[in-house]
Amino acid sequence: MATEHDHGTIWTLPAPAGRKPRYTREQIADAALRIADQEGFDAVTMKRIAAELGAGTMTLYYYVRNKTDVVALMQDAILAEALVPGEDLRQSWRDAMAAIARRSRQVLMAHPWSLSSLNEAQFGPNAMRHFEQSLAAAASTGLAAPARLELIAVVDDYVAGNALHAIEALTRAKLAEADPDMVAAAVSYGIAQLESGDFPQLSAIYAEGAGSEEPAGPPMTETALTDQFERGLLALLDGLAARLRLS
Amino acid sequence: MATEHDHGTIWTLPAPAGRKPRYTREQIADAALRIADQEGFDAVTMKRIAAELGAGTMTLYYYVRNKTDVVALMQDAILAEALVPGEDLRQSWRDAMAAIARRSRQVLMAHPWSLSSLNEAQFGPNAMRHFEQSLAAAASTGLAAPARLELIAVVDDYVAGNALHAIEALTRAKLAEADPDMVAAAVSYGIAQLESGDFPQLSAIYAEGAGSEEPAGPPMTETALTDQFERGLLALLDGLAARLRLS
DNA sequence: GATCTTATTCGTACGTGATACGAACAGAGT
DNA sequence: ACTCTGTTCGTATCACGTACGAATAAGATC
Repeated sequence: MATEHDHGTIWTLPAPAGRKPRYTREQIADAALRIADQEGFDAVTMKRIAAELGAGTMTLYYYVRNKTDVVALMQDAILAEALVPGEDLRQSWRDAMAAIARRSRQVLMAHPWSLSSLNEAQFGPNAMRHFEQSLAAAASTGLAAPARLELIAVVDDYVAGNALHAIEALTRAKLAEADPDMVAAAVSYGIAQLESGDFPQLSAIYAEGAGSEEPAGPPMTETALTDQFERGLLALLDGLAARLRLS
Repeated sequence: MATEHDHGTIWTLPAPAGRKPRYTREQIADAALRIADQEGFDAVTMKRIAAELGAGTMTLYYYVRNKTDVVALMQDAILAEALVPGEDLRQSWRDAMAAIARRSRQVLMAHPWSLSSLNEAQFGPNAMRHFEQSLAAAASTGLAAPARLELIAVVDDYVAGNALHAIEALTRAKLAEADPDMVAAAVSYGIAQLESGDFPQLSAIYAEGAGSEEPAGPPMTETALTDQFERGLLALLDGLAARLRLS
């Protein structure tokens, strides 16, 4: 009874194109994207988006059914950025997939909210293009379809997980430099825990790092994280190539 | 001016333990966890948690500073479930890390909200224990500390990403069986896109799958996803072992 | 045991967000 | 000029997080 016109995704619903709409879904998505990038995802509110467009809040509901539709639009807009230039796909499957992986990660990290706001992400047009590119990259493996899909999925898993963790790390680092007291508190708490004796491994690492200047933790700079990603990616591709008997 | 008592994480703030508090942070976390698992993360509201405990809404704020504290408590409670029995750590580094990875994934998937709700996740006591276990697993590699950390991080990336995607897939599958119309709409939309000719790879896959009974998409059952995870994990470990010159 | 202190509980109020509803407005076809 | 209905948006409702301060009661002091 509640949700009758609630069917499907925005992609299946025709956008208003009749007489003379003042806006388009693209404009809405762009406005939302702009706000998210500049002021954070939480700042993306229907009112704020409307204001950005110079429209009344409720006007947006003529173009979308609800806010999750807007988010879907945003997600898909991002995926457009994740597309690689066609030349990259004509390399070996390994280089092509690596190129896609690198670019995807870049885009994800450029929009930190993208991964944390993925309520059942819709499969929009740019998602299809992105997927098509991955298939093209994997085409030269000569693998059967299921294996090809699996290859893509596994690499995607790694990319998403790495982006997620990298975003977390960088966010934390940013917060930390804004509020040094917090770091101090966290560190002293950690040390106190270590002294319980329940963390021999951690204690060893901490003691080891005490000599050098490094803060004895995982790397926190963007380049360090990217280098780590790169090494992991290559290792993963190695392993997959071997298991799938690829050259 | 705004946030002066806002320092640090809950872990650094002492829990009320003076005269006779009627509740504990653990009870609050448990109640919240129960609600999240049964009714979804969105159902976890301060009022709802309080009701679950038979307390007034604002009572919670005596134990916690804000809702993100509650979420941090929930995250840490989950990590307790992710700890593996000690025996698992005394195997080869490969088996030990695989055991941790498998268990972590299980737990993440058992609480689908955990990954989508990670505003800068706090590093609580169980996070430390979890990390300690990973370090113990990686200890027998004989690698230097940085390499050990990287090994753990890369595997964790894959685990998180896979769990994320698996959760998405299963959620979508669940929604789909509840509303078959949506699937039909999505499929017809997809086919229409294919006919534009812009998706040769996808079209090929679709045509190939048209003969068999499979819906020509990525696997959607939990066991299929778990099997895929397993194969990817082994491949990743292969690749890492080779790159790090481990046996 | 009566009284006091303050730890602990919680009712009320405010600000914000999503969005249902329906009125106001305007462009196109007659 | 008039009508039809596509398009815009003001108002109202409900849910949420939480600031503030009042109400309550546990334990210390006498």
